[in-house]
Amino acid sequence: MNAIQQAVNQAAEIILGGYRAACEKGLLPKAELSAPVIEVPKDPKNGDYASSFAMQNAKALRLSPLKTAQAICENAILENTLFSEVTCAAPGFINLRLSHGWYESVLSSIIKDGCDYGKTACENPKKIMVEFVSANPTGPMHMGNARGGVLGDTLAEVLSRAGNHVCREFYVNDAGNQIDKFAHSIEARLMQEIYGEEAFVFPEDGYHGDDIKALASDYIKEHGDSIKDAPEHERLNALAEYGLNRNIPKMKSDLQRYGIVYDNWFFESQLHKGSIEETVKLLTDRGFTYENEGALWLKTSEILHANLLREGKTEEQIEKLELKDDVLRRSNGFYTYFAADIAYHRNKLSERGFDIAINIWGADHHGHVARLKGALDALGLDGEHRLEIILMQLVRLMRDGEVVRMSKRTGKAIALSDLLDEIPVDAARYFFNSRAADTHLEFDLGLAVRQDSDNPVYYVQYAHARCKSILKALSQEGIATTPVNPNFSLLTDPAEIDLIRELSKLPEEIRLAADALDPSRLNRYSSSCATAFHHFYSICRIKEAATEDLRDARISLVNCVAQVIENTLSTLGVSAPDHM
RNA sequence: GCGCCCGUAGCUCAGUAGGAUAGAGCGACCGCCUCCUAAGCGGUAGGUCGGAGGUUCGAAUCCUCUCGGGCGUGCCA
Repeated sequence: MNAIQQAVNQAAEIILGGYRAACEKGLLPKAELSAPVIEVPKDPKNGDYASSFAMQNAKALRLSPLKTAQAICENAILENTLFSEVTCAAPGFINLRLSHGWYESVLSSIIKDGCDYGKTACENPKKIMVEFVSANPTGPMHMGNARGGVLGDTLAEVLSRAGNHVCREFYVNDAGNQIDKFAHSIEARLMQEIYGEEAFVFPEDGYHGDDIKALASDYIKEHGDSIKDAPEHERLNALAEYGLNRNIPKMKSDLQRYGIVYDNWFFESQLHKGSIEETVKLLTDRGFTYENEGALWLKTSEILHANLLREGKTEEQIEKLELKDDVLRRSNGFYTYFAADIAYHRNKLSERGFDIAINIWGADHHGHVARLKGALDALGLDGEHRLEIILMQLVRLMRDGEVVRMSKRTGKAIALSDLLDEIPVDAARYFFNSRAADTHLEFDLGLAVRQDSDNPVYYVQYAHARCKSILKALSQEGIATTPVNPNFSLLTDPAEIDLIRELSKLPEEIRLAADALDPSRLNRYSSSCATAFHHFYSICRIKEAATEDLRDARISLVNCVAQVIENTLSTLGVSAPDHM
């Protein structure tokens, strides 16, 4: 349990203890009460923690909240607790103030835990897969993939530091319709290069990007043009394979440049070796499929209908949704992407035994969430609880105040690799993690290219650099930068107390980010941590502290700040430079 | 039509298991380097929390309705 959780739990105990003691003295009536809610007051004047316990239970106690709060405060016992003061305030708040010893213990644990400060040892760790990016290997990755990559990688890190076993996976769609389209597109460019633009019609739904042209001409450079005379089937296979062998390593290296390394690359083509068929058969055996017009359908509407009724929706509400069934196997005999996706998730949850599968999808896929969960329910895999889909709103790309449309088809998308050529990885990662997944992210190209202080990542990194710089300056003067047994009780300036309070939050921030599947809150935390430090730095002198003991205590505090910022930034995949 | 997401300061956004005077950054304005990095610090101005009802001692937060923007609603992936 971390320092914050300890304090919150103890605050509740103190209040309940005060209530019980008051009851025994006959000051308060005994009643069934709701447990005290502990919160952090906005105004620090109202203490470190506060509870509306007396107001919550005013009805049950039939007493004015203020009287209840007074009785509780007068009878609460603070000896041997983390708190030094409990007071009441109108209209009935109970406010608690942490003792200085608590702050001292925070610093001790940061020093003790070092790089591990912020991590939580989970009692029942879960085996979690985070699948993200999974961009089609038919073209370059775009800004949406950039956001998804940062989100997935950071979330995986957060879950891991919250005590879970985490696997990062990229699902490679190397089979199916889009690969045919890909092959036909390369073929067309190749034929056009050999026979001229007019000689070969480019498929209407093909990929128009320049990268396809490059693949075609590179193929000719490497293998000559004899492929033009090969049977079509053979030619398309060869070109698809060539394209994938070029694109997949490129995606891998682009992501790596971005600080993202996967534990596993899972190929869709694997599933086509019997697993999809098996999964579909399983659904059929369980009575969830039927044939119509030559295709095999999943009874999605029936499955979802049952789920919705269980959730308490009325028949009328469900009627409005116009639920539809989905095709698993097309009348041409090919399985749909949906069928492959069901097989893939069965593979994750059943064959590979992950407790939870988390997917990061573009919000444009939201229509598929319910039906995939439903299909897993139909397989008895509890998709409702074991599959978590994070829908990420698309990135709105701005240039000169105008929206830039992203389109793979027209080839005008800004590629991930172009982005990294222009802005540092640290800035990109920090920026893409700055908002929760479900909000639209506006990305101004002009602003992103700028490497000045407008970028908030520098603000945080600068705090770290300042810490390291002081320590370096001190050590050059022969002053020990890791004092033995520093006397933390000397750190009593409000700026010092505020700073330590910020430092205490990291483990809880990581836990909350993991719970909410929202790593963006760590950006906000890193920033408020930096603010507390910059404020402290401008108010409290370190070298010229009043006494050597105070100086040493502050040196230790600076060490702790550097450690906490480093741990926070490393969770985000951002570097913590020693100097800037 | 139906579904999902969003609407809070000039701009970009925090804040939703209901709590005390609604916050931050940028932009604007005013201050601070003879002093450990000014990529910094301190301060001022700026709000009918899209709108209307309701629940409550108390609503940005919960419920209903409504207006505006984005996305989706394929035998595409």
